[in-house]
Amino acid sequence: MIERHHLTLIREVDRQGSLTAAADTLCLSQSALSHTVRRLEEQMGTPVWRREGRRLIPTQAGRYLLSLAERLLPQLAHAEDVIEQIARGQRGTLRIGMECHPCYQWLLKVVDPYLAIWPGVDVDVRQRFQFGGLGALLGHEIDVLVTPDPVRRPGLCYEPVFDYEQVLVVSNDHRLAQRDWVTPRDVAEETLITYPVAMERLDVYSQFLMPAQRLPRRHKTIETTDIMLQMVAAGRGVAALPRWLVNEYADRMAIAPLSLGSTGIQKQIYLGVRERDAEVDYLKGFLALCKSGGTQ
Amino acid sequence: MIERHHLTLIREVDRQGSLTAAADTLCLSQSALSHTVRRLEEQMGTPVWRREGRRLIPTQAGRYLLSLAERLLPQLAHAEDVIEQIARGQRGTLRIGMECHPCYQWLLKVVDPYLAIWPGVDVDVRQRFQFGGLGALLGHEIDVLVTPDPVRRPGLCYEPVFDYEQVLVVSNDHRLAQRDWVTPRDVAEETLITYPVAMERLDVYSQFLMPAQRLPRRHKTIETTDIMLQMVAAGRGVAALPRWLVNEYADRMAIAPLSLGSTGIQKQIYLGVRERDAEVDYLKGFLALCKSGGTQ
DNA sequence: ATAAATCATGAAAAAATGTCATGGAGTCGT
DNA sequence: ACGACTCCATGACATTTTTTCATGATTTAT
Repeated sequence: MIERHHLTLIREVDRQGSLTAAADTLCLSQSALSHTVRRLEEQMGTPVWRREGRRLIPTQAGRYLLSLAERLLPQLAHAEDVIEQIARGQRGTLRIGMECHPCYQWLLKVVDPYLAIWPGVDVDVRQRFQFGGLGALLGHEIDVLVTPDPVRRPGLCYEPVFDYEQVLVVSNDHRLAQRDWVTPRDVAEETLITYPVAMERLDVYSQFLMPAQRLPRRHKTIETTDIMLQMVAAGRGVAALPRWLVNEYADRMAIAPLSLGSTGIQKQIYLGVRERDAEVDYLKGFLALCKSGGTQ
Repeated sequence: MIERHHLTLIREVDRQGSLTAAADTLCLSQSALSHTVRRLEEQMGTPVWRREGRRLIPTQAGRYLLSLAERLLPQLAHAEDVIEQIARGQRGTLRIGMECHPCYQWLLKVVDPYLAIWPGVDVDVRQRFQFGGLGALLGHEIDVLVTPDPVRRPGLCYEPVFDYEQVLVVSNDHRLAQRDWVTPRDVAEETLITYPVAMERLDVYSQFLMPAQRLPRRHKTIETTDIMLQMVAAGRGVAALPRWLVNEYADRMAIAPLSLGSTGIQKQIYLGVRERDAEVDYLKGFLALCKSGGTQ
């Protein structure tokens, strides 16, 4: 077995030019190195150096091991740096899980300043979970769950970080465009465009259409927000999105937001974390940043 | 210090899901693993796993080490394969040294099939040596010396691999072109073109002109065989080359080979190797291929 | 030729790694 | 809810590995 120690040794002998000098640098006796080298050579079945007089000249195998050492040892050294930083709580990977598309739009605005404040922390955003976002959080697949739907579980805690209203988006010259709010019956005559996710996870359905026992005339799914809104602007359908998101597009596109029902659908985005992670500083930092609004 | 052993262990625990199972796979006692883990964690200052009930859940550090393990361990495993092949003489770099230009032409025909038979072996051809080809061989600068001049030394052995006749090449419409062989006096009236090497290494001189105390009318040097023969074909001079080499060009160029003297100059190419390398598989393979003629 | 430096080696000491025995704690099935 | 089972932790002890010390053989430099 080629051990790290062997590689260290081989590299040092190459640098110092002799066993004795290398032993010195490594704070070992010359004898120790000699023994170790002999064991390694016996084990591998091939010498690492050819002994020419009292000089050591690398063999095939020696040259190969040397290149291996030059490649792997720095990686190990770096790994130790990283571990040390992790040990001091200054570094890690913040794995954020998301279940809703609007969350993603919001998250984008938060991640940027976060990366600036925590230069030692990487952010990883994941969106597909075998056992759902909750399962991913409990299973340590992610560290934070961004969700509009805080399912309480022992060991977990949620923090609301963002309020928004879910609205209907229609083209500016749509027959409903001048209205302030719409009824389920209004929507039932439209083509509804949504992200491609299960119906129960769409608020228009679960909180608006289903209670009134209505369905849209047609239902299309589109992956991306931009295309979705282009379709809406072209009068090819209506969509349900957060009001703030619609407003961002409104100056570039001929679209208008309408409340769903007279009171509108009020939503919140929550961050869920494991209670045990409460002391992880870069996670706390993320929660704090989110609550403060991210961009301020 | 993160050792290979630690990475192996971490990877196995991840694969098996428990210390006990990993210990089993690694042929160690559960206790041994537990001890090692504790030592590692103490040393790093951070746990690798968080103990949740009796389950082990990787921490930041643990996940990082795991990814490190998945990256480095395969490289080490591969390195061991390579070393084993080197040890068995099935892999390495065959450093071939050459002293004569015709040798090079011949070598090209041998190297190609050799590379096909020994996929693990790289071939490196060297032509300039500070202390001559012999010195390079003795000084382990090269592994094989291709030479027409086998200088015996203790520790070295030579094998003849190729016989050829050194001939004079003249243009088809040269005044000598109809002759079977030429005398030193004939050549003394010509412009002789040779490779740019010391005179004593040119057989036309050492074995033909010098013994007869003749010199050519003029002496030009040219690096490449192609240009040399174009010059000859154009009637701008004569050259001395192996007969087989001239024959290869003869169908494309207006040139003719003539023996040097009534009996011709008979030459052999030898391969010189260090006796100690006799067991190296890929070297033996090279010698065998050369003796068999290479292309058959 | 002599001195200094280098690597190899055997024996012994020191350190590390491993095993055994055991205990506590979570998990599962009834 | 209880017992059987499984899993991890730990201390004492054993084994293995690594290191040192003392020394020798050989090469290089003066």
